[in-house]
Amino acid sequence: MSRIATSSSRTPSGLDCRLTVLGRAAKLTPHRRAVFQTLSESTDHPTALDLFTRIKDRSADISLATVYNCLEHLTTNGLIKQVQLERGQSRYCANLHEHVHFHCEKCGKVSDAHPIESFNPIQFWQLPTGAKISRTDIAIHGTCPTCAK
Amino acid sequence: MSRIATSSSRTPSGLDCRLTVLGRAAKLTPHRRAVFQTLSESTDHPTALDLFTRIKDRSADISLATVYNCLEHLTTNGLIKQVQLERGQSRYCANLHEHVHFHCEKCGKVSDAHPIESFNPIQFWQLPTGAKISRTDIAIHGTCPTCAK
DNA sequence: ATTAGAGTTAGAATCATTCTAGTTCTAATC
DNA sequence: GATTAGAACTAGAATGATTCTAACTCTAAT
Repeated sequence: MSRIATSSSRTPSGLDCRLTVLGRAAKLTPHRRAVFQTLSESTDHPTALDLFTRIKDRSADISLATVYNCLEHLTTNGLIKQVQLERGQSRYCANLHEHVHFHCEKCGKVSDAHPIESFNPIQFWQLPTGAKISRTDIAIHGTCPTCAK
Repeated sequence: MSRIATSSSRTPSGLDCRLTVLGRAAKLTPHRRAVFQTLSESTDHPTALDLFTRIKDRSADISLATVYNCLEHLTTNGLIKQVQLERGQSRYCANLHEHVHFHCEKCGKVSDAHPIESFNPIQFWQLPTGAKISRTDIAIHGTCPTCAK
Protein backbone atom coordinates (compact mmCIF):
# COMPACT_ATOMS: atom_id res chain seq x y z
CA MET A 1 0.00 0.00 0.00
CA SER A 2 1.31 3.42 -0.92
CA ARG A 3 1.71 6.10 1.68
CA ILE A 4 1.20 8.81 -0.86
CA ALA A 5 -2.34 9.65 -1.83
CA THR A 6 -2.94 11.52 -5.06
CA SER A 7 -6.17 12.95 -3.71
CA SER A 8 -7.59 13.45 -0.26
CA SER A 9 -11.07 12.65 1.00
CA ARG A 10 -10.85 15.69 3.21
CA THR A 11 -11.00 19.23 2.02
CA PRO A 12 -8.08 21.25 3.34
CA SER A 13 -8.87 24.71 4.62
CA GLY A 14 -5.61 26.51 3.83
CA LEU A 15 -5.55 27.53 0.18
CA ASP A 16 -1.96 28.76 0.26
CA CYS A 17 -0.70 25.22 0.90
CA ARG A 18 -1.99 24.08 -2.49
CA LEU A 19 -0.74 24.73 -5.95
CA THR A 20 -2.89 23.96 -8.93
CA VAL A 21 -1.13 22.98 -12.13
CA LEU A 22 -2.62 21.21 -15.12
CA GLY A 23 -6.00 20.99 -13.40
CA ARG A 24 -4.69 18.99 -10.45
CA ALA A 25 -4.39 20.17 -6.89
CA ALA A 26 -1.29 19.10 -5.01
CA LYS A 27 -0.91 19.58 -1.31
CA LEU A 28 2.33 21.37 -0.65
CA THR A 29 3.69 20.56 2.77
CA PRO A 30 6.86 22.39 3.91
CA HIS A 31 9.00 19.43 2.78
CA ARG A 32 7.36 19.20 -0.62
CA ARG A 33 7.68 22.93 -0.98
CA ALA A 34 11.39 22.74 -0.11
CA VAL A 35 11.97 20.01 -2.70
CA PHE A 36 9.97 21.89 -5.34
CA GLN A 37 11.65 25.21 -4.55
CA THR A 38 15.17 23.76 -4.53
CA LEU A 39 14.53 21.99 -7.83
CA SER A 40 13.01 25.15 -9.36
CA GLU A 41 16.13 27.11 -8.45
CA SER A 42 18.42 24.46 -9.96
CA THR A 43 19.34 24.61 -13.61
CA ASP A 44 21.36 21.40 -13.63
CA HIS A 45 18.74 18.63 -13.44
CA PRO A 46 19.75 17.31 -10.01
CA THR A 47 19.37 13.77 -8.74
CA ALA A 48 17.42 12.85 -5.58
CA LEU A 49 20.69 12.80 -3.63
CA ASP A 50 21.73 16.20 -5.03
CA LEU A 51 18.44 17.67 -3.83
CA PHE A 52 18.78 15.98 -0.44
CA THR A 53 22.19 17.55 0.20
CA ARG A 54 21.12 20.96 -1.13
CA ILE A 55 18.08 21.03 1.15
CA LYS A 56 20.14 19.92 4.16
CA ASP A 57 22.74 22.61 3.40
CA ARG A 58 19.96 25.18 3.53
CA SER A 59 19.45 24.14 7.14
CA ALA A 60 16.16 22.38 6.50
CA ASP A 61 15.95 18.97 8.14
CA ILE A 62 14.80 16.22 5.79
CA SER A 63 15.51 12.55 5.15
CA LEU A 64 16.44 10.99 1.81
CA ALA A 65 13.30 8.84 1.96
CA THR A 66 11.21 12.00 2.21
CA VAL A 67 12.99 13.52 -0.76
CA TYR A 68 12.06 10.40 -2.76
CA ASN A 69 8.48 10.55 -1.49
CA CYS A 70 8.19 14.23 -2.34
CA LEU A 71 9.67 13.71 -5.79
CA GLU A 72 7.18 10.94 -6.48
CA HIS A 73 4.30 13.05 -5.24
CA LEU A 74 5.36 16.07 -7.27
CA THR A 75 5.92 13.91 -10.37
CA THR A 76 2.56 12.13 -10.23
CA ASN A 77 0.86 15.49 -9.71
CA GLY A 78 2.56 16.97 -12.73
CA LEU A 79 4.49 19.67 -10.89
CA ILE A 80 7.89 18.35 -11.95
CA LYS A 81 9.27 15.85 -14.46
CA GLN A 82 11.51 12.87 -13.97
CA VAL A 83 14.26 12.56 -16.55
CA GLN A 84 16.07 9.32 -17.31
CA LEU A 85 19.02 10.00 -19.57
CA GLU A 86 21.31 7.15 -18.65
CA ARG A 87 21.56 4.02 -16.57
CA GLY A 88 21.67 4.88 -12.87
CA GLN A 89 20.30 7.86 -11.01
CA SER A 90 17.16 9.60 -12.20
CA ARG A 91 17.26 13.34 -12.65
CA TYR A 92 14.51 15.85 -12.08
CA CYS A 93 13.33 18.98 -13.84
CA ALA A 94 10.91 21.70 -12.75
CA ASN A 95 10.66 23.22 -16.22
CA LEU A 96 7.16 22.36 -17.42
CA HIS A 97 7.43 24.23 -20.71
CA GLU A 98 7.75 21.98 -23.73
CA HIS A 99 11.42 21.21 -24.17
CA VAL A 100 13.99 18.50 -24.80
CA HIS A 101 17.25 17.71 -23.03
CA PHE A 102 20.74 18.21 -24.29
CA HIS A 103 23.26 15.96 -22.55
CA CYS A 104 27.01 16.55 -22.81
CA GLU A 105 28.75 13.18 -22.92
CA LYS A 106 32.04 14.72 -21.75
CA CYS A 107 31.13 16.76 -18.66
CA GLY A 108 27.77 15.12 -18.00
CA LYS A 109 25.86 18.39 -17.83
CA VAL A 110 22.24 18.47 -18.92
CA SER A 111 20.58 21.58 -20.31
CA ASP A 112 17.12 22.35 -21.62
CA ALA A 113 16.56 23.06 -25.29
CA HIS A 114 13.37 24.91 -26.15
CA PRO A 115 11.32 24.48 -29.31
CA ILE A 116 11.83 26.70 -32.36
CA GLU A 117 8.88 25.22 -34.17
CA SER A 118 6.26 22.71 -33.13
CA PHE A 119 6.82 19.10 -33.99
CA ASN A 120 4.58 16.04 -34.17
CA PRO A 121 6.18 12.57 -33.92
CA ILE A 122 3.40 11.13 -36.14
CA GLN A 123 4.88 13.02 -39.06
CA PHE A 124 8.27 11.38 -38.73
CA TRP A 125 7.82 7.82 -37.44
CA GLN A 126 5.56 4.95 -38.33
CA LEU A 127 3.92 4.02 -35.03
CA PRO A 128 1.83 0.85 -34.59
CA THR A 129 -1.65 1.61 -36.04
CA GLY A 130 -4.02 2.60 -33.26
CA ALA A 131 -1.32 3.59 -30.79
CA LYS A 132 -2.07 6.58 -28.57
CA ILE A 133 0.70 8.98 -27.63
CA SER A 134 0.83 10.46 -24.14
CA ARG A 135 4.27 12.04 -24.24
CA THR A 136 7.53 12.07 -26.18
CA ASP A 137 10.89 12.10 -24.43
CA ILE A 138 13.74 13.47 -26.49
CA ALA A 139 17.36 13.43 -25.37
CA ILE A 140 20.04 14.88 -27.60
CA HIS A 141 23.50 13.60 -26.69
CA GLY A 142 26.72 15.22 -27.78
CA THR A 143 29.38 17.70 -26.72
CA CYS A 144 28.56 21.04 -25.12
CA PRO A 145 30.20 24.28 -26.37
CA THR A 146 32.64 24.36 -23.40
CA CYS A 147 33.83 20.77 -23.89
CA ALA A 148 33.94 21.10 -27.69
CA LYS A 149 36.80 23.63 -27.47
CA MET B 1 41.13 -1.09 -15.02
CA SER B 2 38.67 -2.54 -17.49
CA ARG B 3 38.87 -6.12 -18.53
CA ILE B 4 37.40 -5.32 -21.88
CA ALA B 5 39.65 -3.86 -24.51
CA THR B 6 38.11 -2.07 -27.44
CA SER B 7 41.08 -2.90 -29.61
CA SER B 8 43.85 -5.43 -29.51
CA SER B 9 47.53 -4.88 -30.13
CA ARG B 10 47.64 -8.30 -31.71
CA THR B 11 46.19 -9.16 -35.07
CA PRO B 12 43.90 -12.18 -34.87
CA SER B 13 44.21 -14.73 -37.61
CA GLY B 14 40.63 -16.01 -37.80
CA LEU B 15 38.50 -13.61 -39.83
CA ASP B 16 35.23 -15.39 -39.10
CA CYS B 17 35.51 -14.46 -35.43
CA ARG B 18 35.26 -10.78 -36.26
CA LEU B 19 32.37 -8.71 -37.41
CA THR B 20 32.94 -5.26 -38.82
CA VAL B 21 30.21 -2.72 -38.37
CA LEU B 22 30.49 1.05 -38.68
CA GLY B 23 34.20 0.77 -39.40
CA ARG B 24 35.02 -0.93 -36.11
CA ALA B 25 36.13 -4.50 -35.68
CA ALA B 26 34.73 -6.41 -32.72
CA LYS B 27 36.09 -9.73 -31.66
CA LEU B 28 33.20 -12.15 -31.43
CA THR B 29 33.88 -14.89 -28.93
CA PRO B 30 31.27 -17.66 -28.61
CA HIS B 31 29.68 -15.88 -25.63
CA ARG B 32 29.53 -12.52 -27.37
CA ARG B 33 28.10 -14.24 -30.41
CA ALA B 34 25.44 -15.94 -28.27
CA VAL B 35 24.45 -12.62 -26.66
CA PHE B 36 24.38 -10.86 -30.04
CA GLN B 37 22.45 -13.68 -31.72
CA THR B 38 19.89 -13.99 -28.92
CA LEU B 39 19.33 -10.23 -28.93
CA SER B 40 19.04 -10.17 -32.73
CA GLU B 41 16.33 -12.80 -32.59
CA SER B 42 14.40 -10.89 -29.91
CA THR B 43 11.86 -8.28 -30.90
CA ASP B 44 11.01 -7.23 -27.35
CA HIS B 45 14.02 -5.20 -26.20
CA PRO B 46 15.14 -7.61 -23.49
CA THR B 47 17.01 -6.73 -20.30
CA ALA B 48 20.38 -8.26 -19.35
CA LEU B 49 18.56 -10.76 -17.13
CA ASP B 50 16.12 -11.66 -19.93
CA LEU B 51 19.06 -12.41 -22.21
CA PHE B 52 20.84 -14.39 -19.50
CA THR B 53 17.84 -16.71 -19.01
CA ARG B 54 17.22 -17.06 -22.76
CA ILE B 55 20.82 -18.03 -23.39
CA LYS B 56 20.81 -20.54 -20.50
CA ASP B 57 17.54 -22.05 -21.79
CA ARG B 58 19.26 -22.63 -25.12
CA SER B 59 21.68 -24.89 -23.21
CA ALA B 60 24.62 -22.52 -23.47
CA ASP B 61 26.48 -22.04 -20.21
CA ILE B 62 27.05 -18.42 -19.31
CA SER B 63 27.12 -16.23 -16.21
CA LEU B 64 25.18 -13.01 -15.68
CA ALA B 65 28.47 -11.12 -15.27
CA THR B 66 29.53 -12.30 -18.73
CA VAL B 67 26.20 -11.19 -20.21
CA TYR B 68 26.87 -7.71 -18.77
CA ASN B 69 30.45 -7.76 -20.07
CA CYS B 70 29.33 -8.87 -23.51
CA LEU B 71 26.58 -6.25 -23.63
CA GLU B 72 29.07 -3.55 -22.73
CA HIS B 73 31.55 -4.76 -25.33
CA LEU B 74 28.89 -4.97 -28.03
CA THR B 75 27.52 -1.54 -27.10
CA THR B 76 30.89 0.24 -27.12
CA ASN B 77 31.68 -1.39 -30.46
CA GLY B 78 28.43 -0.19 -31.97
CA LEU B 79 26.96 -3.63 -32.65
CA ILE B 80 23.95 -3.10 -30.40
CA LYS B 81 22.26 -0.21 -28.60
CA GLN B 82 21.41 0.27 -24.98
CA VAL B 83 17.97 1.72 -24.37
CA GLN B 84 16.99 3.46 -21.15
CA LEU B 85 13.25 4.10 -21.16
CA GLU B 86 12.52 4.15 -17.46
CA ARG B 87 14.16 3.99 -14.08
CA GLY B 88 15.54 0.52 -13.43
CA GLN B 89 16.73 -2.13 -15.83
CA SER B 90 18.36 -1.16 -19.11
CA ARG B 91 17.07 -2.72 -22.29
CA TYR B 92 18.99 -3.66 -25.39
CA CYS B 93 18.30 -3.50 -29.09
CA ALA B 94 20.13 -5.04 -32.06
CA ASN B 95 18.29 -2.92 -34.63
CA LEU B 96 20.90 -0.52 -35.95
CA HIS B 97 18.63 1.10 -38.51
CA GLU B 98 17.54 4.61 -37.59
CA HIS B 99 14.47 4.30 -35.42
CA VAL B 100 12.75 5.47 -32.24
CA HIS B 101 11.05 3.49 -29.48
CA PHE B 102 7.38 3.28 -28.73
CA HIS B 103 6.71 2.28 -25.12
CA CYS B 104 3.26 1.13 -23.97
CA GLU B 105 2.69 2.44 -20.43
CA LYS B 106 0.03 -0.21 -19.79
CA CYS B 107 1.66 -3.51 -20.82
CA GLY B 108 5.26 -2.25 -20.78
CA LYS B 109 6.04 -3.53 -24.28
CA VAL B 110 8.55 -1.66 -26.39
CA SER B 111 8.44 -1.62 -30.17
CA ASP B 112 10.54 0.03 -32.85
CA ALA B 113 9.10 2.83 -34.96
CA HIS B 114 10.89 3.49 -38.22
CA PRO B 115 11.24 6.85 -39.94
CA ILE B 116 8.78 8.06 -42.59
CA GLU B 117 10.85 11.12 -43.39
CA SER B 118 14.22 12.28 -42.17
CA PHE B 119 14.37 14.70 -39.31
CA ASN B 120 17.02 16.99 -37.89
CA PRO B 121 16.75 18.09 -34.24
CA ILE B 122 18.47 21.41 -35.12
CA GLN B 123 15.33 22.43 -36.98
CA PHE B 124 13.11 22.02 -33.95
CA TRP B 125 15.08 22.90 -30.83
CA GLN B 126 17.37 25.72 -29.83
CA LEU B 127 20.53 23.95 -28.70
CA PRO B 128 23.41 25.75 -26.95
CA THR B 129 25.45 27.53 -29.67
CA GLY B 130 28.44 25.43 -30.59
CA ALA B 131 27.02 22.15 -29.28
CA LYS B 132 27.84 19.04 -31.30
CA ILE B 133 25.25 16.29 -31.65
CA SER B 134 26.34 12.65 -31.58
CA ARG B 135 22.97 10.98 -31.30
CA THR B 136 19.33 11.65 -30.49
CA ASP B 137 17.30 9.26 -28.33
CA ILE B 138 13.57 9.46 -28.84
CA ALA B 139 11.06 7.54 -26.76
CA ILE B 140 7.36 7.87 -27.47
CA HIS B 141 5.23 6.81 -24.51
CA GLY B 142 1.57 5.96 -24.75
CA THR B 143 -0.86 3.07 -25.18
CA CYS B 144 -0.35 0.32 -27.72
CA PRO B 145 -3.21 -0.79 -30.05
CA THR B 146 -3.92 -3.92 -27.96
CA CYS B 147 -4.13 -2.04 -24.65
CA ALA B 148 -6.07 0.87 -26.19
CA LYS B 149 -9.10 -1.40 -26.85
C1' DA C 1 56.07 -25.08 -24.81
C1' DT C 2 55.85 -20.53 -23.06
C1' DT C 3 53.68 -16.44 -22.23
C1' DA C 4 50.99 -12.17 -22.30
C1' DG C 5 46.89 -10.64 -22.12
C1' DA C 6 41.93 -11.00 -23.21
C1' DG C 7 37.82 -13.50 -21.77
C1' DT C 8 35.12 -15.64 -18.24
C1' DT C 9 33.41 -16.67 -13.75
C1' DA C 10 31.18 -16.83 -8.88
C1' DG C 11 30.36 -14.28 -5.48
C1' DA C 12 31.05 -9.93 -2.98
C1' DA C 13 30.30 -5.15 -3.04
C1' DT C 14 28.10 -1.05 -4.34
C1' DC C 15 24.61 2.08 -5.62
C1' DA C 16 19.95 3.76 -6.22
C1' DT C 17 15.61 3.10 -4.83
C1' DT C 18 11.71 1.15 -2.34
C1' DC C 19 9.72 -0.91 1.66
C1' DT C 20 8.56 -1.40 6.65
C1' DA C 21 6.92 -0.16 10.72
C1' DG C 22 6.66 3.12 13.90
C1' DT C 23 6.18 8.24 14.95
C1' DT C 24 4.58 12.88 14.17
C1' DC C 25 1.70 16.20 12.23
C1' DT C 26 -2.71 18.26 10.50
C1' DA C 27 -7.17 19.47 10.46
C1' DA C 28 -12.04 18.03 10.92
C1' DT C 29 -15.20 16.81 14.43
C1' DC C 30 -16.67 16.06 19.15
C1' DG D 1 -9.30 22.25 23.33
C1' DA D 2 -9.37 17.04 23.26
C1' DT D 3 -10.04 13.35 20.09
C1' DT D 4 -9.24 11.06 16.03
C1' DA D 5 -8.41 9.53 11.23
C1' DG D 6 -5.35 9.52 8.05
C1' DA D 7 -1.54 11.77 5.61
C1' DA D 8 3.31 12.92 6.08
C1' DC D 9 7.67 11.78 7.68
C1' DT D 10 11.51 9.06 9.34
C1' DA D 11 15.55 5.66 10.10
C1' DG D 12 17.03 1.80 8.82
C1' DA D 13 16.28 -2.63 6.46
C1' DA D 14 15.53 -4.79 2.18
C1' DT D 15 15.62 -5.18 -2.65
C1' DG D 16 17.13 -5.01 -7.37
C1' DA D 17 20.36 -3.85 -10.90
C1' DT D 18 24.85 -3.38 -11.93
C1' DT D 19 29.82 -3.31 -11.19
C1' DC D 20 33.89 -4.94 -8.99
C1' DT D 21 37.31 -8.44 -7.39
C1' DA D 22 40.22 -11.91 -7.72
C1' DA D 23 40.87 -15.93 -9.39
C1' DC D 24 40.88 -19.15 -13.46
C1' DT D 25 40.79 -20.36 -18.55
C1' DC D 26 41.53 -19.71 -23.16
C1' DT D 27 43.89 -17.95 -27.40
C1' DA D 28 47.36 -16.96 -30.31
C1' DA D 29 51.98 -14.91 -31.02
C1' DT D 30 56.66 -16.02 -30.01
